[in-house]
Amino acid sequence: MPNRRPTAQDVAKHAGASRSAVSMVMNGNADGNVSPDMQERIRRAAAELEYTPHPIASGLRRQRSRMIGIVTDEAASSPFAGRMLAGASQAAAGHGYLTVIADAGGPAADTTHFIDELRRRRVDGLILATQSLRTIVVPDGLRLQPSVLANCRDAAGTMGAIIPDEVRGGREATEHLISLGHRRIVWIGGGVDVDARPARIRGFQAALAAAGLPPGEVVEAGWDIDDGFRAAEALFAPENGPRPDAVFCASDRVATGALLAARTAGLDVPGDISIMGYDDQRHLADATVPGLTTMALPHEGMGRVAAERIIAALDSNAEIGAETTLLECPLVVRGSTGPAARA
Amino acid sequence: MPNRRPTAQDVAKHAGASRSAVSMVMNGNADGNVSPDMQERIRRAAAELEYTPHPIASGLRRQRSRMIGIVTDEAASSPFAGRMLAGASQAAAGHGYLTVIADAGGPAADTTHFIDELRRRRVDGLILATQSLRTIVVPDGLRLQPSVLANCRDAAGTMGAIIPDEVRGGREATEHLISLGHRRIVWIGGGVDVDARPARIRGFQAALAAAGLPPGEVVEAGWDIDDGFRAAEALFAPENGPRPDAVFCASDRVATGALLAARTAGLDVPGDISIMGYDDQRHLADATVPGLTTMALPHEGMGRVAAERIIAALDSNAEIGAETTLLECPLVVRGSTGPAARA
DNA sequence: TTGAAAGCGCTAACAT
DNA sequence: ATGTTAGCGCTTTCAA
Repeated sequence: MPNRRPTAQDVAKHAGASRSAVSMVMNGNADGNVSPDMQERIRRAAAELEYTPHPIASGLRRQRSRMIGIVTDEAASSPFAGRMLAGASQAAAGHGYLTVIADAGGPAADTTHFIDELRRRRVDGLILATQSLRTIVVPDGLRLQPSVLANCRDAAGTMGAIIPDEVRGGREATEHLISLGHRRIVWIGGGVDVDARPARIRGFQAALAAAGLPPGEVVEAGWDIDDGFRAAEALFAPENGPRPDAVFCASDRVATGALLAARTAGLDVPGDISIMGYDDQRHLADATVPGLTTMALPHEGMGRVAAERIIAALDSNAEIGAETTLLECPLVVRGSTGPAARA
Repeated sequence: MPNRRPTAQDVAKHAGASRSAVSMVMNGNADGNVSPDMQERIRRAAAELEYTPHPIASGLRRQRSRMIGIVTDEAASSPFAGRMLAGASQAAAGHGYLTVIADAGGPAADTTHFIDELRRRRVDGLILATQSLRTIVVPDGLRLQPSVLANCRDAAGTMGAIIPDEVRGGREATEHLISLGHRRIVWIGGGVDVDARPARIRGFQAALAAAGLPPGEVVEAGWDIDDGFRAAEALFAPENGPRPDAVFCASDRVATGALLAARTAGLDVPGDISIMGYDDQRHLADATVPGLTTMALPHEGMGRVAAERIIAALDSNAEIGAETTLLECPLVVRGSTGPAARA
């Protein structure tokens, strides 16, 4: 049933060549070692038999598995996990690498065990990915072979990392709003416990300043739908003074709440007010009406770039470097933002 | 730098035994072949040298990779993908298997190529997982080694599958509502294009009938937040007659809309009305206030059971069977449902 | 230019 | 009860 596959030996016999000639041809090391017509015959024989080299055997010989391991802390609970894994998997596949995953299953779960297991399995490189952006103490095992961090940074600063450029994201989101003619933009939401918030607000204020506008108002609130609803409800109440032209929300959840508060207050979005989210959370940002304009967290990109960086190092036998790569958060324009109403 | 690891040879020398003795001890085949004290010495030597067998070498010899491949259609865009992969990864790890993933990257992308690639890599078994519940034509490659489907079923009915028991989910959700004293329960939402909807509604009506209640009203609407908002808004309007005791929503998104419609209408949830969701979509069902009571789609379970089923077949050398396993959708009680208000 | 030989590290059948 | 041997399928060095 495990239909016996042809080996290099079979191909060699079929083509009237030696096993080593087959090996060289399959690996592109044949020029200058095997005559052109022999190469051609081998290639034809391989095609005919549907021969494809046995990766385990070649891995054993080369001491390379062509596998990249990905260790995650609690991917299970994150709606974004799939995107990261898909990004890494696709990038890796493009270079003939496979991605193997190990989900540690909880925030507290120590990833060390899984890192060791993956190393035992002889992965060529390792990605340690966290669910939320933060700074971590890197387990020793990671330093023993090419590795990078995704969505987190090394407390010691000695390990390469790929993280979203939240400051730039905050700035560009604000620029989008400004370019639509909005002047009075209010920030809503985001508890103080998460690293991303201050960065986004920094970008927000920077854009405002660069446009010669006064610092933006920042309304404290949580990260969830209801937090956004409440904060926006208060903001839109006539007795609380003139309403803003636009609100920039700490997350898509907050923005969803704001969206519904606007509707409740009889405001048209984006006719009367523009609402901007952050995260591009699937099945949320694209599920509201109008859809949320938002800054996408580059999860797919983090996976892709992490894989590419490791593979580049592997394939060129170079060190991987300790730089932190900041990835742009792409602006996703849906329906919740539009031109300012007043002249 | 790839710090040379000890081999079975080293352990044998260290313990004064033969390579094969070491192999037997490490694989638990030693009893009756190696003397107890020798076994002990070998074990100690292995521990001392931190020896751990080389999986690639043993894989080559045994013609087993101890890897399970997972092919997904468009996991990237699904907020649920991570849970399935985590479930599979954890279950596999528990049996000494590794999960390798290949994301085909799109709905249309043909998974055949990825199945072949994984087979080339000699995975021992394969899981084909889809993002949304549906019936598919199984690629030939899948039939060539132990495989199961997750979240989809085989059009030909000859391949094992793990899918959520949506009928039971609909029934149990309704029973929960009935047990709280609700009598007039209305279904909201869910376009006709998705397989899950009719199943859930069937369960809904079955529970009602079993309790001796009249068939429930079904309100057409889409799957998204705004669909729920609009449908619930109409439902709660006084001019449309007495309002229901509870609404059962086709998805958490619809329920989120209903929740906000209730608030807008001045209704207390769950004091005045109970709202039930479906999916347990993270960062949504747990992000509203009150949190949504919902039926969780068993993504983690599908991953886990799929992996376990394959591994069981692999480890016992048995056929995998064509049965479809229906997985319970667990009831997740949060704050949006409560006892009926009236006596 | 070609082919033979030596392993990579392990396991399983075999002989002792 | 122990040790020896022959590969798994491949790559690479070395000799022809």
